[in-house]
Amino acid sequence: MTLSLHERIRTDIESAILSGKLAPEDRLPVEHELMQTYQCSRMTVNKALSALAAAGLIERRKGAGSFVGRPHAHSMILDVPDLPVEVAKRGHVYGYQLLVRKLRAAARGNAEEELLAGGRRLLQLDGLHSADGAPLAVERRLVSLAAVPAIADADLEKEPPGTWLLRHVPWTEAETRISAIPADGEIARLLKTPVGTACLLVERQTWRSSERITAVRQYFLGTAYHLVARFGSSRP
Amino acid sequence: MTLSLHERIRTDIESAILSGKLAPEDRLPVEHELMQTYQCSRMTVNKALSALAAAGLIERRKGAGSFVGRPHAHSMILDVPDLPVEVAKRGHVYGYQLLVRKLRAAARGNAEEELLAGGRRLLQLDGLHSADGAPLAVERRLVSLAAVPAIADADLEKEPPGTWLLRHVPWTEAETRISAIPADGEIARLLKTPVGTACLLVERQTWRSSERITAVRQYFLGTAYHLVARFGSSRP
DNA sequence: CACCTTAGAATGTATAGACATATGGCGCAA
DNA sequence: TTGCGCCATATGTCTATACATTCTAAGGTG
Repeated sequence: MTLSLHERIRTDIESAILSGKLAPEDRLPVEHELMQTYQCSRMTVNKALSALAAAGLIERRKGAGSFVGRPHAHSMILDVPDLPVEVAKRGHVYGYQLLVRKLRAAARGNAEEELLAGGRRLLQLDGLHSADGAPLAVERRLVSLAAVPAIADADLEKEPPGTWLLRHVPWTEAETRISAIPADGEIARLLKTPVGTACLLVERQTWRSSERITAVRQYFLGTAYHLVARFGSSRP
Repeated sequence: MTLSLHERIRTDIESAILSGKLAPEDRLPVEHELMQTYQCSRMTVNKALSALAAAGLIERRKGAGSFVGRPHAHSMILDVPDLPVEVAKRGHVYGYQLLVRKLRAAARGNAEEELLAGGRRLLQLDGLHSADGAPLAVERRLVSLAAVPAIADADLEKEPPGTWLLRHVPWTEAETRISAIPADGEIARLLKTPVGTACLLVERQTWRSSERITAVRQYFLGTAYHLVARFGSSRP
C-alpha cells in the first residue's frame, strides 16, 4: 500500500510525536516549511495537519502555529457491544428471558423517570441474560413511549429489548456509568448467587438529540463478565 | 458561531443520518449534486464528506459513490482521568500512601510479568488512594525498568506512580479491563471494609509501540467510585 | 517604562482545474 | 445466452491562487 503524499506527511509527524521526538507543547514546522520539505502545495500540507488536529494529536492556533497536544487527556474507547453478539463471540450460547413487561406512569417524585417519560407512559422491561444456561446479568429497562411508540407492539420474548432498540431506534448520544455493588435479595435470587456477591453495575441512558429514549440498569455477575476499553489501534 | 460552508454541509448530512432521514446503506448525493445544492466547489463538498468518512458515519467507494455507514458499532469514550485530578474535581481532598516499593525479577512462570519485564527487572509499587482521608482504592503496579529506567530515581512518596508516569512517559496504546470482585483479606484490610465487599477492579496495561511499560490493578471501593463513558458530544 | 498601534506571520476557508483510479453497467461478439 | 471489454461515473489526490481572520512581536509614543 503506497501512501498518498498527505498521508505520508501525516504519519511522519504522527510517529515523531509518538516516539517523543516532538514533545507536547512543541511547535510544529509551519505550513510553508513543510511545503518546502515535501515539495508540495499548501493544501496538501493543510490536509495532513487538519487530520492530525481532528484526531486530537495536535492543536492548531490561527495566527500562531501548530502545536503538539498535551499527553492524551486519556479517553479510551469502550466497546459496548450487543450482549447476544458478545456472548456468542466468547463461545457461549446466549439466552434471554423476559421477566416483567408493564406499561406504567413515571414514579411520582422520581425525577429521572419523569424526565424519561416526558409526561407520557413508560414501558418497563425486566429480563435475564444467560450464557450456556447460567445467569449472566439481570437488567431493568425503561423505555419512553413518547420517544418510541413502536415498542409497544414489538415482540420482546425472544430478543432482548436492547437488541430491538439497537436495530429500530437511532440514537445520537449515550452515557454509561460503571460501578460495583453487592447483589441484593432479588438480584441474588435471579442470578442464583448468594446475597452480597460483587456485581458489575452498568447504567446506560440514551438520547436522540435532547429527547430521552431509554434508561437501563444491568447487574452482571462480577466474576463472569468484564468490560474492555482500549486506546490505540493495533492491539487485538 | 457561524459555521463555515463545509461545516454546514457536514452537519446537514450528519443530522439527516442521525435523524433517520438517511438510512444505513443509503446512497448520498454525489459530489456534483452537492456542488449544485450548495453552489460551491468540489473541494468544499469533498472536505465535508471526507470528514464524515473519517468519523465513520459514511463510507466512500471510489467509482461507486458515498453511502451511509451501518449503525454505529457503538464504541463509547471512556474517560480515565488521573485519580488526584478526578478526586479533586469531585470536591474531595486527595491522598496517596506508598505501601510497598521493591525492585524484583518477574515471577517465574508468570507470563504476564515476564513479558512486562523483558528480561530485566520490575519495580513493584503498591499504594493506597484516599479521598478526604477515607480509603478509595488500593493499587498494585508493576513498571518495566527496561522501558522506564528513570523511575528508579523518582520520588513516589507524595505523588502516585500513575501521575508520575503520565507526566514522564509517553505511551501509544493502552487497554483497560473492568470487572467486579469481592475484596479478599488484604484488600479489605487496606480499604477498611469487610471481606467480600464489592470492589470495582480496573486492570490497565500500557505500551509504547510494542514495548510494555506498566501494568496496574486498582481495586476501588464499589460504592465510592464509578466510571463514566460517553457517546456524543453535547451532554455535560 | 508602560501602553497602543501596526505590520507581518500563520492558519482558515474557498475556488477552478487537472489527472489518477476504482466501479459498474452497457453493448458487442462468440 | 454468456462473457468480455470499454466507457461513463464518482471519488482520490494535487496544484496554484486568493482573501479572511487571528495572533505575535516590533516599534513608536506619551
